[in-house]
Amino acid sequence: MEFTIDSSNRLPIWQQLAQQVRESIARGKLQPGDRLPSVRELSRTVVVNPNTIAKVYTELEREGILNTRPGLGAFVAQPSSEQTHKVRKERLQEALGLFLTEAVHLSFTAKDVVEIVSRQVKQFKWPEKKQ
Amino acid sequence: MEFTIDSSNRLPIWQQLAQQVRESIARGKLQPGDRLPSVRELSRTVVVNPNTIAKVYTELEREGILNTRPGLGAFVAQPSSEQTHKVRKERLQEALGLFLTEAVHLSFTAKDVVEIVSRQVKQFKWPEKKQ
Amino acid sequence: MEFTIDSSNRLPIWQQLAQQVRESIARGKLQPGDRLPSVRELSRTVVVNPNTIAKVYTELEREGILNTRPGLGAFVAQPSSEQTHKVRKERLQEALGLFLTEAVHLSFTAKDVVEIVSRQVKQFKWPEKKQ
Amino acid sequence: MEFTIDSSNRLPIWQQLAQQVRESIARGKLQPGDRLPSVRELSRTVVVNPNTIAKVYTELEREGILNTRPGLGAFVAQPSSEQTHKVRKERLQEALGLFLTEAVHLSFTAKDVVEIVSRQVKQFKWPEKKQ
DNA sequence: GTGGTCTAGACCACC
DNA sequence: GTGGTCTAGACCACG
Repeated sequence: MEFTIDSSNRLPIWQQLAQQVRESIARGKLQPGDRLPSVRELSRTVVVNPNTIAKVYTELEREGILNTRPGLGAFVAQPSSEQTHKVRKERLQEALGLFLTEAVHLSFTAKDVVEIVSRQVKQFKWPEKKQ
Repeated sequence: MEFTIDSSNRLPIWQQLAQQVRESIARGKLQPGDRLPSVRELSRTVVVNPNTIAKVYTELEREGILNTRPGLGAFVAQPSSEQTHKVRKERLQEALGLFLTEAVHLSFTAKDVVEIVSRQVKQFKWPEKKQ
Repeated sequence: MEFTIDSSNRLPIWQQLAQQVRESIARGKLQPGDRLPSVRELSRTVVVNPNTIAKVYTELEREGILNTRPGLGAFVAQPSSEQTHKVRKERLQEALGLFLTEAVHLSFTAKDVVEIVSRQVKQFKWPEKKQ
Repeated sequence: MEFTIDSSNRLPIWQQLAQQVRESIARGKLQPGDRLPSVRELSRTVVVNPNTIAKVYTELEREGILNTRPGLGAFVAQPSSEQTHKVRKERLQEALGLFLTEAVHLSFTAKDVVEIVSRQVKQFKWPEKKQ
């Protein structure tokens, strides 16, 4: 796993890193049970204070995406969704609104978008039907 | 146009409002040439500091989405994309990555997502082909 | 609201304070919309580093119990439960297991416990039926 | 007795195991005089460092819940409550506060809670009246 | 004024 | 070794 921080990005470092972990998991590059680099190790490689990395892992653990254990490290958790269908649907709609708004303002056409979505979807690791 | 602020949303108020304007334009609810409420008017209706509204308009003008003419108000600009194809593609990919990552973590399936995208796409106002 | 920290308690300061906020809300001493003391103010009154207080508020916001906004402060959120019935039931069972185990080891009788629960329940502020 | 550790649980392993012993005794699955698995045996079955198991037994002996006899093993102690009524009452109140706070935030109603407590109470093994 | 981010550095609990 | 807590202090964004 390679993590990078873009200092020109307005997003805080810890959120940039958290998003990279989320996306790596969603793409299947990180699998459930995989161990992430230790706080100290990652803090050295991306040249960031260890506390900042700890914040990333703390946040992801609260999201249920990681399990961390003192003495062992941080591990990708088994996927699960504890939220109600209603909430999940709302969140998806909101995220989709963001994406499509961006697409329109970038002057893509509906056809472009559906096409690129259909293609990119295959790059992600989706849950089994009856999880 | 109705603008609302969600106090449970972590996004700053000015970013929430800016996104609502962007999305309204993308959905065709606001058309090029339409006039937006004045800073003072909008600051009263959504009960927000006028400086915050001013910041919204400034940001959207910077993005080329609005034109503000002193004394007249703020107007929706003609759509245009000054950016290169490469930059536009990158931005879209990034936005799509965000969306699909969220979808995976919300435990939706690829089929769900393609379906919902295909449906929602129709709610937006896309540019003509050879603009 | 009075907050206290017990330095002989093994629980970290931030968790002690978080639990006091949760319980104050559950007992109706803090109502939705109420403003909590500012980070700096509370850090002075309980004589703790401001970062530690910030951690308390961050955690409670992630639990959906507080809304915090730079420039305004931290506020008690509207109650809501985004979790599925299954998860909520599991969490309740687990918490109940802890309580009853403690009660047995403290040599209370079943009758004592049911009685004290029935009495104490009235001290809390429960959601309306059809929330 | 089966002991399990939940890696998604934030509690340290030794506390998870200690709680399972406490609860097994409170439910009557372990009776006074029963012998617990040896440190080495248990450390193999739950795949945990022997030091961790030793810590569990040490803690439970400190609480007066187990008696460990070197060379023989660890045994469930006779129930006893050396504490004053006042202290016991306080501890129970505190544990109950935790439970009811959790229940409120999980959006259960007072009726739900009293009902579930009345039902679950029967699953535990309570002391005789005038012990 | 408010909360949020980040650094630096100390100390502790876990395994 | 691992992550977690807490302090001290600087700087930024929000409203």
